[in-house]
Amino acid sequence: MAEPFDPLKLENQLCFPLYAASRALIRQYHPYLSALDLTYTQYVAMMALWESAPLSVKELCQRLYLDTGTLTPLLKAMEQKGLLIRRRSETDERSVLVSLTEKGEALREQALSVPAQVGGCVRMDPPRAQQLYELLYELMESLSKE
Amino acid sequence: MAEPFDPLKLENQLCFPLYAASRALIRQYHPYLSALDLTYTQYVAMMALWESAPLSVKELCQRLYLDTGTLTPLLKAMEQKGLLIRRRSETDERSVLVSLTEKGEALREQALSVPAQVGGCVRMDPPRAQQLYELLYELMESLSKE
DNA sequence: CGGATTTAGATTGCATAAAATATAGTTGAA
DNA sequence: TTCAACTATATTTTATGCAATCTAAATCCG
Repeated sequence: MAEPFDPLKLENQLCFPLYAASRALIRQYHPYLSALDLTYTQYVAMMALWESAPLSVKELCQRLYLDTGTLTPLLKAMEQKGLLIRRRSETDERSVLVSLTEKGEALREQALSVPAQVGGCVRMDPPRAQQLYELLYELMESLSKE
Repeated sequence: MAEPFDPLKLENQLCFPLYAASRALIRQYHPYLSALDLTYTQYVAMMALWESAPLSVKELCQRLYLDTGTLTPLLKAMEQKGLLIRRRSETDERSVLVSLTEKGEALREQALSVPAQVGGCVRMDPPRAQQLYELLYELMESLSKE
């Protein structure tokens, strides 16, 4: 009495829980990040910059898997807030270099506690979380193959 | 010589690959869905409706993990396209019931091949994909706990 | 019964995403 | 050297997400 497999059932899709889980986890960041006056995407951009500023817009796009249509307005807004500075590269005028201001650097101290605070909401075995992490990178790898 | 653990490194975040993988996978749907004149979110809404229309807006919100701010305009646009009909419930005037038109039902036939087409892009062991699927639901469960 | 509370949707405001298109700057080959 | 091809950003357009707020309908309850 096997049910006929329905390829269009929501519960048979990988994309569905992937998307839903992603939004649910990001939502957890909201209260902590709004205390820092950052949105989630801005926070991720800051993480990339804290790690290795200055970066060109292109490098930032690659690290965050985002395109300029998303990042350009985001970076402009963050520049307005005084977190970073955008300037054309002197050696290649096509390229825009993004560097942090003191204020941007300083914000890092306040952001240090965010991962632990959000981590506290994820009631999942650390090894399971680790495995999830690995499978996600595996999925991304598999998609970028061609 | 252990590196000091940096809680703000991108590669130490679960949220980061989750978000990136989600967008990357959804991007795979684009060519197949635009052939059906559907966006990804519209496609997901249609899957819920093909499975069990009619549904109230509230039920649809719950199944898709989306809120009315997202769904109301989406459903209006789909009604304009002739895929579905929205009408107030007669027994409870607060509630709006969404049902499919013949055109909406018929679209299902053309959508049947989409999962396999996208699945062909995911070069991942089926058991690993299955495990990823389970971990994602586990994560969502863990987040909704409180 | 009638006000207080709850519930289902709709609306508004802000912040992304990403495809498509445009533009300025760079570079390699004839 | 020059110009066609390429590259790095920016802009435009379309479509979400979701918090916050509002409205009308249904319920609760003293």
